[in-house]
This record gives sequence, C-alpha cells and structure tokens, in this order.
Amino acid sequence: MPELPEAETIARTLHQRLEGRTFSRVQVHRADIVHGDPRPLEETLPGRRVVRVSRRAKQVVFELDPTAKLAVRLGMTGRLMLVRPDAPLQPHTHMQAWFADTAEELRFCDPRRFGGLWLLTPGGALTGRRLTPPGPEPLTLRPAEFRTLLVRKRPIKSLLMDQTIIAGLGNIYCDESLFAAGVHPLTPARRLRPEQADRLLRAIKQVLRRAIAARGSTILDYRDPDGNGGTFRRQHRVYQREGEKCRSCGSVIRRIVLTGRSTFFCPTCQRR
DNA sequence: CGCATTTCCTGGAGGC
DNA sequence: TGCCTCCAGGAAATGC
Repeated sequence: MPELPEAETIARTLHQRLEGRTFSRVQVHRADIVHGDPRPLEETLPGRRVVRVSRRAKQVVFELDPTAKLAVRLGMTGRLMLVRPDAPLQPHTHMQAWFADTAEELRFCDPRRFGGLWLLTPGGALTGRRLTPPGPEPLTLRPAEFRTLLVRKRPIKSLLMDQTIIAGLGNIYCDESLFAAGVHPLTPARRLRPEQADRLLRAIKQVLRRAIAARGSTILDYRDPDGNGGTFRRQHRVYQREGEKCRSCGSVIRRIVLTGRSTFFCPTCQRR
C-alpha cells in the first residue's frame, strides 16, 4: 500500500526518466478512474511536456507544460510502471501513455481501483471523485505547528492517519513511528505532553527518511516503476509482527483494530 | 460537530 | 484439488 515513502520513490524514478519528455499518445481503458477536468486524457495530454514529477502527500504529481497537472492517487494497489512498449499488457491496466522522445511507455494499473488519475487544468471543471487537499507535509513540519495539530482527543493513531491533519502517513508508517516514539496508539492526541509530541515528530521524520532510503516497504503489491520492491519491511519493528517478540524488550507484539485498521504495537515500549 | 462505521474493489488466504 | 467465504485497506460517504 503506497504511502509517502513509496510515492516519493515512484515520483523520483519517474522524474529521472520522464523530465522533459512530451506525451505523444494516451489510451485510457477505464474512463471511470479519471477525474477532474472532464476532457479525455487522449486529447489533453498529447503535446504536453513533463516539467517535473513530484510527490504531494501520497500522490504522484506530473507538472506539465502547457500548464496542467496530472495527479495520481495510488490507493491500495495502484502502480505506475515504465515498460518497453512490447511488454505484455497486465490485467487491470487502466491507462497507457507514450512519449515523443523516449521508447519507454508509462502505464497505470490498479486492480482494486481505489486509486485514480486527476487532470487539473487552470479553470477546468472538476468532475468525478474529489481530491481533498492534504494537510501539511510531515518532513518539513515544525514542532510548534505539529503540537497545534494535537488538540483533538481522538486516538493519536487515528489522527495521524487523517490525511487532512497530516499528509502521507498510512498504516505502516503510523505504527512504526508510534513505536519509535514510545507512544501507545490509543493515547488521546491532546494528552501527549509537548516533549512527547516533539519526540513523535522526530520519530515520524526518521522513519520516513529511512523508509525512503530503503525505497519503501513491499508487503504484497507495492512495486516501483521498474517492478522492484522496497526493502524497508526488514526494518519494521511492529507492523505485521503480531505474536512476535519486540526487538527492543522481548514482549509479544499485539494487534488491535482501531477505526477499522489493524494496529500493531508493543505493550511494554508503548505504555498508555 | 466529532467520531465511528460502512462502502467501494479484487486477489490472496484459509476452511472444509 | 477445488470451491466457498472472509478480509485487508485509503479515502469518502453515511450513521449516530
């Protein structure tokens, strides 16, 4: 499930390979995964040049010239791939794009279709699914601002999972950050002491930086544009380790369900 | 209003 | 082996 580090890895790879390239042809196989400007991508993308590929929250964003953006939400199983044009077409490939100045072909695949593409143009109408503006980026967030986000009494984990509060954290990196900070996931956010809040933000940044360095976590589906997995899973301390021993204290890692999501933590290292 | 629960969707896992 | 049911999970909609 692509979260911030996976989206960052994908965006960096695509930027390296597609910067300056101009779309020549696009084929959409499922129109219902495209949102935003209602004009078909087949007409709007060809002729536009890729100025930059970057990441915002968990989205991969293509900045184009003439001015437009293509935002890609990967959802659970979304993949952006760079392939040779003769590569066999995998099931659930919803879009293919070709370029005027490279043989590489870009494909968007998403079996579960929780993801999608948003074409954002100046003054363009917005149709289809909504792209809610994400909260602040954790890697550049200042401690003082982070503390002001923690005024709710919701459990800290459900707050960190809320993309409108803070962008880019999903189930894996929430659990790993809370462990690294020694904070119990059910702690009401407003009950965190300022020093705990500061420690949590430092933990979030460290976990994300290490995960980016490892090119993300591959559990089942995640792959980068070249089909390679990330290796951060080896460094997981709690995520999907229910019943195994805590690497710090030896206690048995527990799993609870919080707002419908599996939540893993060490009952000793993360006290209420 | 604030929070929890349900919905979307498919493939993989587990039961028998 | 094969069929069936269950379930994960991000984000939006719905419910309380």
